[in-house]
This record gives sequence, structure tokens and C-alpha cells, in this order.
Amino acid sequence: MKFSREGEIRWPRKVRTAADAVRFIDAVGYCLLFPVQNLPLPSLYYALARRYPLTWDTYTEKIWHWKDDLGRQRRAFYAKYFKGRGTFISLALLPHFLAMRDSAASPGDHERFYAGGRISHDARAIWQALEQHGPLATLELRHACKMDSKAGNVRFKRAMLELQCLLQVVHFGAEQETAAWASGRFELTARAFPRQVLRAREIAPETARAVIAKKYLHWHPEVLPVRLARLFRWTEAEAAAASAITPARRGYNSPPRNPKTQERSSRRVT
DNA sequence: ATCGGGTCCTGCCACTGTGG
DNA sequence: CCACAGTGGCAGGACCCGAT
Repeated sequence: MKFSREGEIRWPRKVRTAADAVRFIDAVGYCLLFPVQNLPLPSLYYALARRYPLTWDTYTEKIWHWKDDLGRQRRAFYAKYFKGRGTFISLALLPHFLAMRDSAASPGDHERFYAGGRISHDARAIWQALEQHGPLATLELRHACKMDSKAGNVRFKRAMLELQCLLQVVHFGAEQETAAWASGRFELTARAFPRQVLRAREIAPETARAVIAKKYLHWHPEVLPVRLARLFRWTEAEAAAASAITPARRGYNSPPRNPKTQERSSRRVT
């Protein structure tokens, strides 16, 4: 397995307990569960194990449980967010992530999101089931949405990813549904983190981007707007504004770029 | 013998922009 | 106009092992 180390940070404290993990998440603001190639973000795994590559050991086992427990205990937000990979977001920054894309929803907002073309039919069904039944484990949720079959599971996974990338659904513990691996348990963000959702409604998107960028720049001061844009799915103009770097200074630490590249980078990078 | 839980990886295809 | 590179999305494989 190959992993990029570029997003990792020098965190001076040892991470041994769940409380340490929460301190780490609060300090970095947002991080990955496991390191992911081409995704320059710190990972909880590296903070704990301090080494690559990832192997299945006591460290892995520890954070495996933390991802289930921290959300349920409302000590951090955990969902598949960046590139659909396991991501922690601190409680302090969750409102900003929600505000950034107008994602501060109420439990009954599935119709509004569906009508607005923001979620698929399957995602709406999952949202509805969670609204109706409260937190459900994978198999219960699939059953409630009539996605029990193999083909149904593919639709379920895709729709769940969609909802998590929109920050509407959050990991909320785990449940031993079968004798095999434990299933995740899921809840609506609006129900699990109502205070953060309310707070998000008071934050303007550009303010949210600035706070998120400031956090990233604290640990990666040399990052260029184009990298920020790519990471957070902003336009380069939004990234430059968020990191308060003027266009004149934009190429400060980078080699000169040809005009065609600059023209391209003025559009949204995805 | 097959299934299925969650995750990451690889391979494939479609799309886009570049550059000759 | 066309070939090429880069990217993103998606599907399927591997992992493990007990239940069916």
C-alpha cells in the first residue's frame, strides 16, 4: 500500500486514549481516520501510530472503535466526507462545514433537498427512514429502505456516501448485527448535533471558508490556493479569498505558471 | 460453497483540456 | 482535428470468518 505523508502534521503530544484523540481532532479541526493517497490531510492513524504504512494492529483496532464511539458520545463528528473517506470534524468546526454548503438542515428537509435536486431518490429514502425511525444500523436501515438485495446494497452505499458528503448523515455507534464485522449505526446530523446545526445558520459561507482555510494554513502555511480549492472543492478565487492571499501574491512560492494554466484555474476545480 | 459486514485498492470508462 | 494526459466516478476484488 502506498500512502502520502504530505498532509500529516507534527503533533507534539502522544495520542493514546480517546480523550487524546478528541484533543487531536479539536486541534487540527478536521482529519482523516486513515491516511489516503493524494489527500493532504492529517490522519488519526498517523497521530497514534507515527508510522507508515498502515497495518492492522492494536493502533488500528483502537481508532476503529473511536470512529464509532466519538460520534455516539458527541465528542466529534465522523462520516465519509473528503473524497468519500472516513473523516473526523471537530465540534467547533462542524458548523462551518455545514454553513459552507448550506447544509444546515432539519430532520424533515429531505423533500426540500430532493426538490432542489441536491439529493437522489435513494438518498431521500434513507433520510426519510432515519427521520421516521431514529438511528438505525446498516441492515435495519437497508431493510427500512427496501434495499436488502445485492443490487440494493450498491444503491444503498452510493446514497449513503451522498448523504455523508453532504454532512446530513453521521456515524452514530456500531452494532453487532451479524456474527461477522460490526455494522455502523447512523443518525441524522440534525438530530445528533442540533446545536452545531443551529450555529451553522448564523455563519455566512465566505466566513465559513475563511475559518476552515485558517485552520489548514495554521498547519500547512505554504499551501497554495489551488491546492486548497482542490481539497475543499472551492473555486480558486474562493480559496484565495478564504486564505486572504491577494492574486498578486498568489504565485509567491511557486514557479511561474503559463497563461493557459491560469485561465483554467479560474474555473471551479473538482 | 457462498454471503456479508467496512475499508482501501485497482482497473476501467467517460470526460475535459492541452498541444501538436 | 486528433492524440494524449489527467481526473473523476464507479464496480469489483481482497481482507476475515462465522452463519447459512
